[in-house]
Amino acid sequence: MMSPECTNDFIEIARGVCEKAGSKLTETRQHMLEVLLDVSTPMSAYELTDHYNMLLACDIKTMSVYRVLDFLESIRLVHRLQSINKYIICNHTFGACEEHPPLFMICKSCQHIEEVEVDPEVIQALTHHANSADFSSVGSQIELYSLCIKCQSTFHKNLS
Amino acid sequence: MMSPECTNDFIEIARGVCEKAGSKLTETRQHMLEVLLDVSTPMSAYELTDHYNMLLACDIKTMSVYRVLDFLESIRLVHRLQSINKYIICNHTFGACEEHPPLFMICKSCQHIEEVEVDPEVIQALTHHANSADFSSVGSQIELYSLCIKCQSTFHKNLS
DNA sequence: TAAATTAATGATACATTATAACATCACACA
DNA sequence: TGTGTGATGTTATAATGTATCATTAATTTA
Repeated sequence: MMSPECTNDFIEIARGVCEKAGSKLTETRQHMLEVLLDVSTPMSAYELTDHYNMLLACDIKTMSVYRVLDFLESIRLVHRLQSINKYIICNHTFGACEEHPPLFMICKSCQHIEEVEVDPEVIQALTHHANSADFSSVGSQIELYSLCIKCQSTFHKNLS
Repeated sequence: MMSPECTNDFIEIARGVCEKAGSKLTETRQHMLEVLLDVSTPMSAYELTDHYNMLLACDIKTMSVYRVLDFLESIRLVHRLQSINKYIICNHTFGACEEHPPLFMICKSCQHIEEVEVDPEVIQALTHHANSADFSSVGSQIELYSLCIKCQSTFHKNLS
């Protein structure tokens, strides 16, 4: 959840990103960003549909949601977490993601997410690995699918 | 695709892994391994269902396929590629995966997969990042979702 | 050996996620 | 003023994943 002023700042930055990409921040797209700013956890396209309709008292269809999310992802205003098929807003909207890919830690049990800044040397080493397999880069983001400490200890408890 | 002798060796090793885990390599499970050995690319549960039924001239349901795959994954005989929801047989069936997580490079365009051996120091660095975000480990495998060189160059061609 | 317990599988239905296809709208611009 | 293009609306359907309950097979235990 973001304060109204920050939301406005964000929207204006987003508008700039859109225009720089030769597109526009349409009403639907802006609303989707506001919805994404309003929620704290990653959400599926269907969950976002519900939230969008709840917040804006309308009846957007998932088809449109997918389209808007695809667009916002293409200009890097949102991240799509590939491992769990959910979306979150990019909290590096000031361009940082373009320089180095973010690392997302994803808990496979409770789906808690942490975004982590990665040591450039690690990126470099991974890029090297990627190159050795005939891939040009590590990709736009790195996702590690694991267990958060909380779930890890629950898991151990259940075993004993 | 694997030669018949290698397949037999593999199955015997797999049987051992099952029994070590306190379970059995049932007929269905063995057949699924044979199907996985027969195909070269990662496949979805539904594709595997079709292949299974084709190869064995039967009518297994996806529900059963999911169950068998879940089991085989739990004892680390198959990998589930989280990014694309597909399955491949573990080609480290001699226990290597338990020591260090494998890295899968996945092409987001053609879905070509390469498995890469990761420098232990990189794992260590990533584990450190994970820990700093209150995650206990990097997880059982690392997936990088990117573009292979071939698709990358096609992509560039299409832009110009 | 018979009954009871448990692991594995079969079968059906359903929930969730994603895309195809076509119609419409709105704006830019020749 | 028409015409092309990008964005959205609408409906249908494909693809993927899970819940539930019934059945079978093997193992244990009385």
